[in-house]
Amino acid sequence: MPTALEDVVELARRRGFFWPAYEPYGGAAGLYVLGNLGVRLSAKIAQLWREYFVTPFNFVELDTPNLVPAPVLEASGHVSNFRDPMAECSSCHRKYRADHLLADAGSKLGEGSSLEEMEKELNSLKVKCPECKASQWTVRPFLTMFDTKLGPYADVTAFLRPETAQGTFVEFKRILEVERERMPLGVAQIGRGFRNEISPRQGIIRLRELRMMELEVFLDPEKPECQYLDRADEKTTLRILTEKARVGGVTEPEEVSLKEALESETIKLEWLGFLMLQSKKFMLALGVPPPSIMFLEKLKEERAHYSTQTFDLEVNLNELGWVEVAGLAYRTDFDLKSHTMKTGVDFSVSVQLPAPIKRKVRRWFIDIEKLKKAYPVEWRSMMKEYGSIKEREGEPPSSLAGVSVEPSLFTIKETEESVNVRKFIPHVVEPAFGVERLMLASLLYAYTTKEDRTVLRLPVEIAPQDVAVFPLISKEPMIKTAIEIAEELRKAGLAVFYDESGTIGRRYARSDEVGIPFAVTVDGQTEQDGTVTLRDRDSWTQVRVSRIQLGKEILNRKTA
RNA sequence: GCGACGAUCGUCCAGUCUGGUCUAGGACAUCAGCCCUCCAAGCUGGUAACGCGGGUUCAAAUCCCGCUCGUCGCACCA
Repeated sequence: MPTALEDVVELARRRGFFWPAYEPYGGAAGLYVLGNLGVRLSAKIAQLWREYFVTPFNFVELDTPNLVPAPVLEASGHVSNFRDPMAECSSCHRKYRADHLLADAGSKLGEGSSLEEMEKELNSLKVKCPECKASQWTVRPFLTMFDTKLGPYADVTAFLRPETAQGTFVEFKRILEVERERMPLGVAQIGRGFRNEISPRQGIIRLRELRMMELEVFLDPEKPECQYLDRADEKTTLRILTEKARVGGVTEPEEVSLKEALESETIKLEWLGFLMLQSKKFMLALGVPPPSIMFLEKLKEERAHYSTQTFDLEVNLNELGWVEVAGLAYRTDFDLKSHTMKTGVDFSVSVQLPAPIKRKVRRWFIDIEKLKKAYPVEWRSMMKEYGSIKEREGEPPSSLAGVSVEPSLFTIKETEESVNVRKFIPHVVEPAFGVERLMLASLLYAYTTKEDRTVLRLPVEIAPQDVAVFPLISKEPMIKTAIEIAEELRKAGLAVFYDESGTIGRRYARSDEVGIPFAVTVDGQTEQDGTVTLRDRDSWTQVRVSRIQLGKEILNRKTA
């Protein structure tokens, strides 16, 4: 008895949603192809995602390169954090996680230690290779990002991006300018991410190249309130398994309203909570039922290096268990700060204060003429150091370039200055979805059988095709009329599936199987009165509709 | 990457132990045609597979070795 998952995977291949890539060459783990229906489904899911995360808030979209020069990902911490220490046995060349070998050997060194330290420790403790019992090791990093070179010069390293977010962060300044410094500002990116997974598994669940939908919401940390909170109805609750509960051994999530979760500080930021609620609504729209949705708070050691609070959005996929379909992370100002440190580019935002703040400032200046007289030889090198001092508030320095300086060589000026702006580095909240996992989830929850036939009850908004058109029997003039109607509906902007092979029952079965919500059949009566039957995928009930009204009627039902 | 198990038409299964009769068989799906006035009906015909590489042998789907891919556990993550 095949499971629903197996049926869906088989259906996906047979009808062209997705299948493993490069099969003629024996396949390549972690790489998948989207066929025609898969392309349509993923496009519909992306469109629906926009309706939940982008358009209602007037957020913007961005598309940055997949290739990222190394320094960008060095700054973001990915180069040092997206790697595992790999110990290789010098005699049999088998590879292990170095920190795991050390832990087994009782060493104090662990994940935080340097590669050199770990290699030394492994060799000095004479840790034996679990396979061949040799004890000579080399420790190398295993980078879970794909690296490559830009152009012909070996020193210009680049990576395929592990997430779209860094592209967004790096471009933040320009986007901010284009958007005239609106805050909060959401910047969405739908694109591919690449991860050299040690072991890609479970079909489309763990991929080496995946489609991501990420939103970065930039906020003023002093105004972290979410102005859309009133849109959050209290009926939609969140099922949360908190870090505290998990540490305490609890395995069942708690069901709370967003308001309660924020009041109890279970969720540390309004925006994070609001996006969690949007995420839940998005999952409901994809056809996942409420009991199969929960948020799992990540433990400190599970969180990515950039995050202070993270919830995984998990969906129960039966035989696959709870599968993470999104990560919602409060990244604070980690990323923008990191890029500022690396580049010196100021990623801060200025906001005008309601009233300027006046303050008295004491600044010191050196008297050059006096200095020249006092130090006829050394004054040049002293001035060089003086010129490099940016802050001239407070007390003047007692020495310059190693030469002590009399306070009398400085003049003090007192001025009143007014500060008109407040500068801050925005904080970032990020929901990040994996498209392939969403496709699988929606297919699994849409999968039903009716009278031994498969019916994919995909929500109308994400069904890859809108309407099927058939002649009742494959004979003229029904074929001709059906083809005409198919053309008319295509012109009306609908995705039409036309089929005349087999018998009518078989054709309905074929269209049910890929979730086409409506089927139009041309029969004998069509010739006489210009009406056709319009059949509903889920109820199999039919009504007669005039051919002229057809396009309108289907569009009406779609939006109903 | 490690360990365990596995790999035959699109799918499921037969054949492998005991090498030859396998030019690899069946069912379902698919394609062409016939039939067909509402839910995978029937008939005829077709397409379609021994994962890859090497070895043993007169002879390999079948025995041996390596690799690849898959499933599951460990680890990693959307």
